[in-house]
Amino acid sequence: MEMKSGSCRLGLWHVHVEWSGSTVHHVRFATTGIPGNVPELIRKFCAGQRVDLTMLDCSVLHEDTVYSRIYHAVQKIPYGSTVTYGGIAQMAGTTPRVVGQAMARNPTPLVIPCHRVVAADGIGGFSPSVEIKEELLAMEKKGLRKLQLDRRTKSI
DNA sequence: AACGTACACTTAT
DNA sequence: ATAAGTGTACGTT
Repeated sequence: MEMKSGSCRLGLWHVHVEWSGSTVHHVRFATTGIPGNVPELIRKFCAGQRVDLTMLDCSVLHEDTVYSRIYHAVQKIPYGSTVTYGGIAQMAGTTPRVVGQAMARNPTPLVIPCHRVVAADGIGGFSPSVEIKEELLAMEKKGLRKLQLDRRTKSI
């Protein structure tokens, strides 16, 4: 499968994506864009739509390592909600600091939603900038509100 | 509210 | 081999 790359906007940042087929190999945030486009799901997500990025695949999920277990647990966090480092640690059978390591080295943020992992007493960290994390969480909260509104009007 | 320390895993030396 | 670093948590002071 041919390796593709491209970027899209996310607020003030550009999201660089490398992928082939439905497998995402790398996601990173940058201040400038690159030529090429990104998978449709990621484009929609960055535009604030409530899409499920767990449809996408990435290689770190297929390893038999502690990090891989951590990433699986993180992927289960639903859109719009958060879990603490300690919470993920419990699920993956490890300790909070290891979760921090795994998040810091997450090769595919967004696809593995490390922005939904927060500290017990605050938002926690995010590279290259916690502002991105704040923006993502705000965006998802908004997406949830919209969903609840839709449900109310349709009385589901 | 500040301080120590236990936690366990990875990467670098 | 071994130490250092880590996007923490929790108990104690």
